[in-house]
Amino acid sequence: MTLARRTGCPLTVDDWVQAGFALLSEGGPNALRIGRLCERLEVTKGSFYWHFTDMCAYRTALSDAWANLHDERRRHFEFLRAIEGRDRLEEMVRALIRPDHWALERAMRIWAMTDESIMRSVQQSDERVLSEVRQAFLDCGFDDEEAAMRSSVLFATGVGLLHEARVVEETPTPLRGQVLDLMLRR
Amino acid sequence: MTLARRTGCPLTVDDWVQAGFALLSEGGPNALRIGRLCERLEVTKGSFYWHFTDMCAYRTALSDAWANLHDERRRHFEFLRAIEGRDRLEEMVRALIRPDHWALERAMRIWAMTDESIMRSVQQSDERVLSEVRQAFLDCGFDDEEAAMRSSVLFATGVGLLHEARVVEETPTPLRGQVLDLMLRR
DNA sequence: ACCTGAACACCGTTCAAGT
DNA sequence: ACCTGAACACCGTTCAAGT
Repeated sequence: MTLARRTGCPLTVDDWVQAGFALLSEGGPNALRIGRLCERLEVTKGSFYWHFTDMCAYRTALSDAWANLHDERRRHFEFLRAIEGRDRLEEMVRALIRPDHWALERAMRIWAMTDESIMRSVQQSDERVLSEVRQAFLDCGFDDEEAAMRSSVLFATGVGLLHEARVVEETPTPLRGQVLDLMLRR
Repeated sequence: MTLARRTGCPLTVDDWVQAGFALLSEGGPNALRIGRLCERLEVTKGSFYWHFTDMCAYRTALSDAWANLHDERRRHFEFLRAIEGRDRLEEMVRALIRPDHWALERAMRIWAMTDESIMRSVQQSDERVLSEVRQAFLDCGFDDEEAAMRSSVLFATGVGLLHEARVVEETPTPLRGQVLDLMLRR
């Protein structure tokens, strides 16, 4: 994670966004407070309100930036189309459950549950990912209906596992394999 | 939902708890504010602080009360043991995804994600439910390992669907059937 | 025992004033 | 253009005082 720090030069919108991602990753949605952002960036609250009209506008900036991060994942998934059926799904599940920005991913999903606009942004990204997963099932030879159902279940399982997070760090590899075996059974 | 209202007589702890459940169901964790509770019960904040030492203690009272509600569900599941394999799982999934107190259930799970102590309470209830689901798979003839894996996936799917909530009201019956068919495939 | 009412700290927001 | 500093409303918390 990038450490956004004050260095004398004026702040950019991206400085505020990066600081926000850091707070979200470290402490979840409730840690995202204007006061803490200002501490981190070593400015006063007035500075925040010069860059953003209010907290709501800042949220929008954050979810836009997050959507851009997700475009990278989508491109990664498109790239995966070269890989054959099961291996491709396995790689997808790995990416779904433990992405590069795991803590941020989780914080955004938690945040979405109490914030309509964040929710919309997350759902939009999810739909793209889900359609790639469905495509993978189609390529494995399932018909439309089966592919739709199985991809929905696999995706919901991933989200469920992400939230349960009994073992926060990593879902054990054997479980990932078993889940896939089950999802691919005819 | 019970409407807790002031009637002249002194308030009980349960009055505060019921008012809290109502706020949680209507507006989620962020709607649970002392000020709103007092409006609802037509008292001032000092009254709250006579019944509870602080917000943290009130949280504990709420999650205890919620755990008691869940004991009813567990008893319902134990009662279901009389039913044979697949029908029993179907009834369980219905109860998992659309319980009597759907909005409260969802609010508690969302709340748990930003509150350690609520999280522990939810996990404790979940473990009991999960072990009943695992038992159902065992009774369907799966061995220990398979039953553990399939019950985990089915439960995670339920949680995932509960959170996605694209269609908030109800998961369509055919999907529920398809998911079960998949989970029971050998 | 049960509650009021006033006080204080904290946080989001506004805005006139500074460089 | 970019930021400070003081002000205000809102909310969690405390506590002396009331019945």
